[in-house]
Amino acid sequence: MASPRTAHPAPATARGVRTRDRLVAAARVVFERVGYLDARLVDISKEAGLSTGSFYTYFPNKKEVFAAVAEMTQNDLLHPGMERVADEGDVHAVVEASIRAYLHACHRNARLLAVLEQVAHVDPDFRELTRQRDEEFFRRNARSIADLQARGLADASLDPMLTSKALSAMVGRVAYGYFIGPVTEQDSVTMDQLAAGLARMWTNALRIPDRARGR
Amino acid sequence: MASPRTAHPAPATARGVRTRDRLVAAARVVFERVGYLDARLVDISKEAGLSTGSFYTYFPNKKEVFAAVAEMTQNDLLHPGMERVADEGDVHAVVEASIRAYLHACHRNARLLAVLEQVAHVDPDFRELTRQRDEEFFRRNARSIADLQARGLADASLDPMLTSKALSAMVGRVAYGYFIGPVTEQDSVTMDQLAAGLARMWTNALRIPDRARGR
Amino acid sequence: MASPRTAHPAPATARGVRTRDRLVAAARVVFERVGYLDARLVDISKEAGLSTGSFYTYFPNKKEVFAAVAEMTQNDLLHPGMERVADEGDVHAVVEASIRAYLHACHRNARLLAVLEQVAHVDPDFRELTRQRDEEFFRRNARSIADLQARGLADASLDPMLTSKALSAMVGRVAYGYFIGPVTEQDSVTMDQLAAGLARMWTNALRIPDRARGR
Amino acid sequence: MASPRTAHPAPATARGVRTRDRLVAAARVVFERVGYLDARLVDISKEAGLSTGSFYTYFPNKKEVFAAVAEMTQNDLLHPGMERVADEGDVHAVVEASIRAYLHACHRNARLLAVLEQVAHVDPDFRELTRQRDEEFFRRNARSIADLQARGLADASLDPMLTSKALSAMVGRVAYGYFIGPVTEQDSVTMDQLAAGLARMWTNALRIPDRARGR
DNA sequence: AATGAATGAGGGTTCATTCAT
DNA sequence: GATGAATGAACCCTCATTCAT
Repeated sequence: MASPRTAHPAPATARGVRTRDRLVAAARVVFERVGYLDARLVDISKEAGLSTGSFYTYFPNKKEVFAAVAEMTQNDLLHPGMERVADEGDVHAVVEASIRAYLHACHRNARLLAVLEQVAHVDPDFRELTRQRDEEFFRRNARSIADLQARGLADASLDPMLTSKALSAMVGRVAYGYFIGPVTEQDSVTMDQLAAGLARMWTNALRIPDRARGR
Repeated sequence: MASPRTAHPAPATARGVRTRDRLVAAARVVFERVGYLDARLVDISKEAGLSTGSFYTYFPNKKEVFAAVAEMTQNDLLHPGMERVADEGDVHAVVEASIRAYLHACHRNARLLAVLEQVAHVDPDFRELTRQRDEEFFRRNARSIADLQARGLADASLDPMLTSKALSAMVGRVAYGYFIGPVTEQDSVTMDQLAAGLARMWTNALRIPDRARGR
Repeated sequence: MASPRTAHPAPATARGVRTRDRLVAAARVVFERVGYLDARLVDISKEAGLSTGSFYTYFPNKKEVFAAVAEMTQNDLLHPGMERVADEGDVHAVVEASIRAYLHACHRNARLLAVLEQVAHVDPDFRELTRQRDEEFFRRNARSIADLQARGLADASLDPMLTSKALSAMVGRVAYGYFIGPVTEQDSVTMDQLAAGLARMWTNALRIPDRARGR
Repeated sequence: MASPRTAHPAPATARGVRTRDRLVAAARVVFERVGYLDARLVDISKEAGLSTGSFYTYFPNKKEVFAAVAEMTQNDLLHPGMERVADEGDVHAVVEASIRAYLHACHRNARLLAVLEQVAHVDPDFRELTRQRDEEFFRRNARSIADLQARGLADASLDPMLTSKALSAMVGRVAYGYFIGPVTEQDSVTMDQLAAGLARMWTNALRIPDRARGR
């Protein structure tokens, strides 16, 4: 990007830091309320109890505040804080637990994820950002698939990376449909049932043998 | 929608029909070039070799032209024209063929599908439109899954609708990633390899027995 | 006015005359429906069952059709067709009868009069037109006031022209308020009561003696 | 009215107040010069020495500035500041004085009143506004007529409200004709002569006896 | 640091009028 | 004569960004 007319260094004073935080919080509120495109800087500033001009003390433009807001969410998604699983050897249980953790993270960040999705379809830079997040998931899951194959627990004929992409996408999209898309039947299925169903498809797809499924 | 000040009847003359077609074609070109949001009506008119005002003879606004453009694509996706399969009893072959057909349709409409996705994330009406298209896929696939279960060929413990959603989403997203997302590795895998991989995961997930897989 | 690019002679054929009449009638309908400013030539043409272009065969622009429509009304107002009065010597009765006739004419043309008023406040040429109509009333009434003064029946200290203007305006405005302005109490008073009241004020103002009032 | 996307609060700073005032003044100038319909917001802004956008800092649209401008005038008309009358018991003198005051107010605001009239014939909301002003006059005068009747000084057979409407309209219209309509003979009669004539007709119409006329 | 007024480019839309068929 | 498509000037309004205080 071109060098900005005004630099935007981290705030020097403690008060400055607090003000900046207020702006980020306000931005999140506004973005969740009206989406990225319809969010006006005036609204964000007002929500933060600041004037228009002050916004520019902390951020050069809308994009940058959004980046700040988005980062919070990205982290929560990538490290959702999974519960412990009793038997580490029970592949199915592990898969289900991590899917469940992911679903919960989506649920927590539903509104903002919707906005992120919008932004990704509007601004190439953010498209790249989400792509990287996805990539991270793909790599991670590909690694564990390859691992299972190595241990003779998964269909060796599957390409790990393609499989990872497909299954990750599957979980991601279903989650999106349930928590973020238009509210429809989402209540007819509990999050646990969802996790169970997805986990079963995941392990089926990999042809995980029943003996490694805690049966 | 409120009734517009100016009606927009179908063109009365052959010339009118031609012009309208030119406009739709021009719109498609512009949308594919710069996306929905950045497309200006002036650009579309100019691309069609018309003046600004002429646009309004045929469409009340950007949304409506886009709807006209989108419809063409939607139809192609829903009825991609699948090749014949030698053995109708070979479930895997059937699945693979229809996935391949879908992938080809995506490939044909790649640029526009990307725009559709953008629009769906920006305008609720189009969100609804894409939702309906997805729904159609879900229903269709759920029916065939239930059918396979009834014939004892698919894991009976799977919920047909959830499974359909998950697998449809899987195929849809992977296709999107390959043809529409940022151009990356998409050439390292051929469309046929992709179809093969996805089909395998699909049948694996349903636990289709090998005897119904033409092996 | 500048010489028009296309002349607009009276239609040559009988069919032409009929078409022109249809246009005028349609214009009246549209003007009464939406007023002058909001009337679009397309609407008028359509209402007449013609195409936009055809309009210009008969009128050079909106103003001219309106002039044609307005003329009809102007005549009705100026020559409302008054009933016979039993005793020509009863000044009050004569005044009341002509006021009543005027009120009826207003009532008949209410919608269009409202539009005329609008137009008079928007286009100087039509302002002049209404002014001339008013002037005609003023002169006419001034003459009859002067006549009454000459016969010793009216307050001789009144200036005939000023008095005429004032009283004519009085009747005109009250009529406007009752028939054309926003519909309010207009039903609580019958047109005859209105005529009676106005006539009384008119003769009072002129100090017509009771002996010339049929008492 | 629907809540606007942008609020328009009273200016927060002294400078803001000054600018707003400048804008109102400029609007008045432009409205008086070209009328309501032909006034373009750009003109108003430019007249105020501001850019287009600045207009919207203070008003959401043309209508609202006009409302601001109109209010000033309305007040002046309703409270024209009447001179003292020597003998309060001299009904004629009182009537004449208040008519004179009204005429002066009209004279002061002539150009703008013409525009107000135009606007009232174009926008229902302003029609209502002027209607309310008229109503106020009607009520006020009706009260004083009823009062005179109660004191045996006015023709008891007259309906106070109808009479008030008629006489108020008479004065209003004559004033309009002299100061606001097309400039014609308005100089041949002085404002005082006009007031005298109208007052005489007013008291004549009510049949105020000579003894209550200071004779 | 904060404020809020000022800027102005940019896009959508309307509709009287013209013109080729 | 009739048709209806084509034109394009004209105006409104938004809002990210700058700037004087």
